[in-house]
Amino acid sequence: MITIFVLKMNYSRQREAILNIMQSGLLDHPTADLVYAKLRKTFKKISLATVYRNLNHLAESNFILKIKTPNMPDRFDYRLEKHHHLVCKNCGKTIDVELRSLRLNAAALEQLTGFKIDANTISIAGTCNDCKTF
Amino acid sequence: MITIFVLKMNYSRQREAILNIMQSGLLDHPTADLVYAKLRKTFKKISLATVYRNLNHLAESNFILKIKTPNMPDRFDYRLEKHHHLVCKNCGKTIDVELRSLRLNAAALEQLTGFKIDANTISIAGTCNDCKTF
DNA sequence: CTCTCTGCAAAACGTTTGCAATACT
DNA sequence: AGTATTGCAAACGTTTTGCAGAGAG
Repeated sequence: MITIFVLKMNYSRQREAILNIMQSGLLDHPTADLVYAKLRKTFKKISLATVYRNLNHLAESNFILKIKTPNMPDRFDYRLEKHHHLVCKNCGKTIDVELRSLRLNAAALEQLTGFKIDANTISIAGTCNDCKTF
Repeated sequence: MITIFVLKMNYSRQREAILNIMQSGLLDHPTADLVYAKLRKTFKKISLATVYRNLNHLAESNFILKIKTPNMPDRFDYRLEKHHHLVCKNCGKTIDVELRSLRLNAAALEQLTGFKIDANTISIAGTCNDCKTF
């Protein structure tokens, strides 16, 4: 299946910088706020709204992934290959996980539930190492 | 393993009504707002804060389950047996899913990732039947 | 010239909190 | 009497939106 994304997009220095930040922290899954903090070093007047708009725009155009987390700032991911996420419900820490090795049968799950499970959007909530003790 | 919950709790008519609502819609996974709407029929002056406080309190005391959903109102569940959830990332619709039958090896997942996966808190994001087309 | 993009401020959204009054035990 | 709970309003944290000006094609 091939999907073509037609979203009009001009060049912008801010967006380029955002993509660079995403690229150079492939496993970081940063929040918009963290990207914002990094950008401010270069763009003294950039606004958080711009960061959100760009991250959303890039996600809609499938340049990056938006990982929605429960009651925590969303996270963004530059990695586009099929993979999934484990999100700490306490601190939001997000790590990649390959469900292939875990034998989760997504097809069976879809058939059973009627839900469509998007390639990149399986996210499992748990409690990460740092938050186990509380 | 036995866990004892010692939370001081007085009787309150509001809380009783909330528990009744939860009990009588076992598969509904209602949001706080929906519970609030139902309560208003009986309690004309009840406030949303009270609903949230009670639902949270009941969840902390393990009378009900709090299901945090990505960028959507949280949902609450009266069913306490070990089971998990599939949450539509578009409309928030939440359904039960027994991961046993899907061979997700939670133990392996925990070992691999260092995350602790709570018995009742595995939630997988997808797109439900009604939201598939858009 | 026409969009797109930006910064700013304000709004939106779901949820929590401070407070004084009330209910429970 | 002493806590737990309530309603209200205000605050919270995250994200989106309206707008007028700047930038890109």
